[in-house]
Amino acid sequence: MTDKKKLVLVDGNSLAYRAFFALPLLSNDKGVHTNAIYGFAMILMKMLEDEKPTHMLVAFDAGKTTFRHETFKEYKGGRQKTPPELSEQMPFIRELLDAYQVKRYELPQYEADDIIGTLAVEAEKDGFEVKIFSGDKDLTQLSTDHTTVAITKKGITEVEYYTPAHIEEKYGLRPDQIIDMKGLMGDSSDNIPGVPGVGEKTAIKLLKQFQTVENLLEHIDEVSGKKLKEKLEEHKEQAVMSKKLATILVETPIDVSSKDLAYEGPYIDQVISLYKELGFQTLLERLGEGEQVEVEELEVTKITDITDDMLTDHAALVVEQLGDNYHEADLIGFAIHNENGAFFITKEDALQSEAFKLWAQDETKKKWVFDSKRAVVALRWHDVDLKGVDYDVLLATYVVNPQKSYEDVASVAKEYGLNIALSDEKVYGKGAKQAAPTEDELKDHLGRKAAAISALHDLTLEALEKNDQHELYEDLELPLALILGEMESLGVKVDIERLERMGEELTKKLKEYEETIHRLAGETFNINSPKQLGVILFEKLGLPIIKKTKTGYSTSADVLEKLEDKHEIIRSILHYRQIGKLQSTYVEGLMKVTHKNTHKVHTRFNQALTQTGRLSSTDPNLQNIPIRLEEGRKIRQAFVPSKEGWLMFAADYSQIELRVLAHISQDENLIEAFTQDMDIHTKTAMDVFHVSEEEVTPSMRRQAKAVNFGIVYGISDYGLSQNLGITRKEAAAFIERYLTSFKGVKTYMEDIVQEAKQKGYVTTLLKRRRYIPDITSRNFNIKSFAERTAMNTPIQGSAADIIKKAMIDMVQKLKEENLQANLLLQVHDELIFEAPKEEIAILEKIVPEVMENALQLDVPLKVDFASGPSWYDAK
DNA sequence: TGAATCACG
DNA sequence: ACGTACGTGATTCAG
Repeated sequence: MTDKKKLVLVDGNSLAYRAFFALPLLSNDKGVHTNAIYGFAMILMKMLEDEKPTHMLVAFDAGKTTFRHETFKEYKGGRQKTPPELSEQMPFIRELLDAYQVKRYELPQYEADDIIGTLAVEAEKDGFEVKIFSGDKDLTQLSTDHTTVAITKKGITEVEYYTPAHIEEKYGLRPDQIIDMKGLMGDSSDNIPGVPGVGEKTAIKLLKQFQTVENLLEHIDEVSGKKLKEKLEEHKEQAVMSKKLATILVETPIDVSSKDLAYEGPYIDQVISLYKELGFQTLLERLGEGEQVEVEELEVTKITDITDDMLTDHAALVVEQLGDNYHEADLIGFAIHNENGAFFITKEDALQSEAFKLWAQDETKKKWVFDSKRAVVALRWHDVDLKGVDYDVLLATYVVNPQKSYEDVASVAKEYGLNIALSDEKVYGKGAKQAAPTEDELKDHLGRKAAAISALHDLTLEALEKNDQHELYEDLELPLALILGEMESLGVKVDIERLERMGEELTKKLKEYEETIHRLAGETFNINSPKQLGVILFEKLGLPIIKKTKTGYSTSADVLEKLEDKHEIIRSILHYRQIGKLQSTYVEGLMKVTHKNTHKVHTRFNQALTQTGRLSSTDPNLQNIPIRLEEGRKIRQAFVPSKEGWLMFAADYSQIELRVLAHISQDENLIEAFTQDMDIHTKTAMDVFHVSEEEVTPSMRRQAKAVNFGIVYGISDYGLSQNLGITRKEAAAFIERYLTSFKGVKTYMEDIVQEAKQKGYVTTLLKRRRYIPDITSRNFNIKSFAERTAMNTPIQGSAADIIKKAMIDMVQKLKEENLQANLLLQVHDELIFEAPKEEIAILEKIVPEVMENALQLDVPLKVDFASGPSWYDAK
């Protein structure tokens, strides 16, 4: 039996629009915009792969006027003109389709929809399976048992499939009622009026009762609600006309037939040459035609006898390892590039060369690297103390734009228009297949990377100057990298025996909870599988469904807490999850990464990752060790000083983000509150609830605290309502009252959003930048998210600036005072040290002093501290 | 490999 | 009408 015939129909204009707006305005080296072409090509390739059509056609709109304008001359009125940046791309999209041998069609006076509708109906009669692709939900009216309508969702290659069943589930309507819905609610993008005051909800409600617009209008008197009745009566004709406008014509006088649309596959040469012309490397690779990147000529010399002409001042240095974790990855070679050329040195030759080691340790011989922390730490594990690191490509590019994540030298070089080095992935492979290449390949690769670092030096420093960020890079990030490297190398001592004991206890508890849960469920299942758990809770036990996820029922803690008094199994599940997390992530996870001999863990702080300027910590993550719940907090008992007679010392900023907000917003009320060192949540409660200090109840303070969190995150009534479990209206009222009391904050929130719109980015106190292109998005969600980002980033980012500065000052101070104390960790607003008992009293004086004076704000900074025999006790 | 969940500030 | 609180990383399941 032959496969069924399958026709794919595409709304060309709609998808081109989608692609254009979904992607940033890319352009190729000739200055031609390519984002819509690129997006269209991606969708096209995906459609062909996924659907494997036997027949295919892309329909386009022709001209400005259509037969619909006879009905309503304002049809599609008020619509913005197609941006010229998009228009100029349309010819290429047609060329692309021709290269793929996909038929395309347009017809004067008709829209793409009508062509598609007509062909879909015809094809279905002829026994085709039909798939329609568009970005316009109107097309869903064409859905039948044999015609599926795929509408693009966020992103461009993600689609939602509308079958009659899906439409029923989503709207409770039949596909043919979609036009009735449009008739009632209208469509602002097409300027279809509908009935004023009727939105989607009302339209669906009416159609469930009356089926069609016509039937509804005949029975207006049966409609509940006086206002609604009047509106319907008044706009009767408009509703009928709107329905007519929204109706896709299935009898368009086209001169093609589905039989003519056989898809024969692409002219691959044409596709390749078009992609090459447009510079679509990624798509070429997907075609299996990825060009070998041609790198510039470069002679790399292998050196066995290291001489002084290699060991110069201002030399680019590559310290190469195979693997991410530089604490344990093997060194595989070195390269140096300077005015005398590019040189490769094997690991053995370098580490055995006194000349090389002396040079590496010579502070006066400046080195340029990519990822200074990695180079320094990696060499330190081989007892080489790398000094004189003067330039770091990774940090420079991170400061210029934290959005870009560069995994290697080649990716940065490419961004700056250089084609000197190959990517690490190309040379080493990735994942399990990662392996060292031949020595000759390695020689070339490392030499090229070193040459790229040299070439990038001036370019990136220029970019920093241009942004007025040279100071941030040179005086903050670069020195901090070395400090972080020392902290990582030093590591934190872990009390393994203690961890083991906790593990045994947790395992026992876990077993008990597991048995209880299985008994209460009446069967055994995997509690760790949200899918299986969902079936047990919501199907077998019939508990109410509170929230759904993309894939099924949500079983998250906030959902379970709402079900707590409905069934005793819930409490056990919550406990099981809590204990399970402690066991797997903190006890087992921590033991796995603790070094067997030294009993230390060596985290890696990622200094070039977060969008706000914070650090992150991995392998293990020591920035998320439990503290909020007592059972978890006990994990901290396992973090202990590395030497006998020493203690842990922790110091944290109190309310640093709100203090930063007070400073940058210059809100008088907030500044006053912090100047007088008031309890900020109590103060907020007093102002929001209009009560005196004595009248503030714990509940009021709790709510005020949530409001303060909301303010820092970029407030939204919805978010606050979720957090407090109140209605959106109530949340909105809280926010309103807050902003009335703190007018300066209100002005800041408004101004910062404006600034982001105007400049395209926001900045922190130390001129760190975050670009926020989405702030101009027409999509409500994306735009709202961008606005919150604009509000939050200067706050979170400035707090990050402050503590980074404090770390530099602190290490300097420890050195000046000749103290043995070590800085071990940073957890966003706190610093953790270990120190001899005798030094604790000194730390209690100097740590708060240094931290509080890291940066001068218009409000005082406040630091709390504590010490004890373990991290747990330093509270 | 992505989604869900949960740990932290 | 829309339907998310900001910033991270690790573990587990399931396709």
